[in-house]
Amino acid sequence: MNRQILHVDVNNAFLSWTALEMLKNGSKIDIRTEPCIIGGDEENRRGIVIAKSMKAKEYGIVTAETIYSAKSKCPWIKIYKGLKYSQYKEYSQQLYCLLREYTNMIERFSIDECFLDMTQHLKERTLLEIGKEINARVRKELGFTVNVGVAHNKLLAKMASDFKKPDRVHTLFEDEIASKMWTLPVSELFMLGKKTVPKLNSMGIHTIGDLAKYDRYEMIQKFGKHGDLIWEYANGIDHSEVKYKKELPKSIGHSITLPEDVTKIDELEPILLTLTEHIAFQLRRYHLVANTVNLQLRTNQFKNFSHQKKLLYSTASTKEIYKTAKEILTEMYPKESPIRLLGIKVDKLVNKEEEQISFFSNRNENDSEKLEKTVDAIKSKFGFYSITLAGTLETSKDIKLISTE
DNA sequence: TCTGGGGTCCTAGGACCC
DNA sequence: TCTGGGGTCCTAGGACCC
Repeated sequence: MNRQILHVDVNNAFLSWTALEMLKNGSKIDIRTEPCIIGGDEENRRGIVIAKSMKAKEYGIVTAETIYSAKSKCPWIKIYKGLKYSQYKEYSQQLYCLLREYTNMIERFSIDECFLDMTQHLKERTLLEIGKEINARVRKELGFTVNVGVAHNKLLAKMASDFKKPDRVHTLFEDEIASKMWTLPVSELFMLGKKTVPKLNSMGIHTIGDLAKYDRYEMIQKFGKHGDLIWEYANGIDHSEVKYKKELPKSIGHSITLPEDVTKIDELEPILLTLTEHIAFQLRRYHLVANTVNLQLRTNQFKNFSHQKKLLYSTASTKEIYKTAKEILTEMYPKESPIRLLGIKVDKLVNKEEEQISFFSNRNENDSEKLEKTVDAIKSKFGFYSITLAGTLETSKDIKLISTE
């Protein structure tokens, strides 16, 4: 039986939502109508394009390129600072609430994309009619625009919503694959990135159609599982479900590009503590405990490396995670190379209730855990920066979250 | 004033066991 | 007196997504 899937994708989400917020605050211009971008903070070395307007796109500006490069493509481009991430989440939530009127089988694929499984909800109206209604209602009621992809599986719905933009509804049914999808360059296929495309090109594969007709087993031989996946995608095959149930994260990480290269390990430590505080706070909010800690460094030569270590017992304690993180840092720290980025990630997360009680751990709640609970309560009420550990006081005010896509 | 940050999944190679 | 093979677990690195 055919499934009935919609993919809803906000057009230039971060730019549109910033535009709406500016208009709300009395701005006379709608930045959606000018060549402009939302840019990261260049002074702190985060100078990349976070979002672009349609006019900016006409100059060939792409997301994640440097602002420097965007300026070279369009010297008069206007650059705006983004909103707080929490403000974007509010706009995302408005969209979600509207979509919930149609079904509860919604997967929030990212802050600006949702899949809807409408299979159970088609009575009088067709899937296309519902897609059109959603598109019109979002524009009228929420003030921004979306593309809607209409298809019988997630992959085809996602490919469809990526066709002509903005504010459009496209179908991509099985009998349209050849005419609408196979003609596209292979780089347009979901899950084909900049490393694989040149390899395919050198094999004579230039369009999605070329890939679809290529020998499947040769693809598997050359690219393993990924080869099989992209071959299936090129043929419009995707059996994955709309994951509408809330899922717990499998890893939690936090990283920061430092405003200046750091050459002394003791300058990294307070920053590491601040980053650790963040991830441990999130762990506790999810009621999860971690089993491994992973540290990432990037040198000023843009060389990345990471090291991980298993925790002796699973924990969500800032103190315990930091202890291990510091050990890893000491082990991996390269004396010769100035550090540009520092990141920490916790992995192998399990439910606190299901955690393995280790022989080594004393699972009676100790004093530091009690303290952390109190600190968490204050953070939840008054904000993350309302209270910090003594060691992070200097750094925490410098490290501001700029979250983007 | 050149290159973010948060994720998921996969792979290759080494250690170790039988 | 030559160097198995299957399995699991772990780590580092990389591709891809938004």
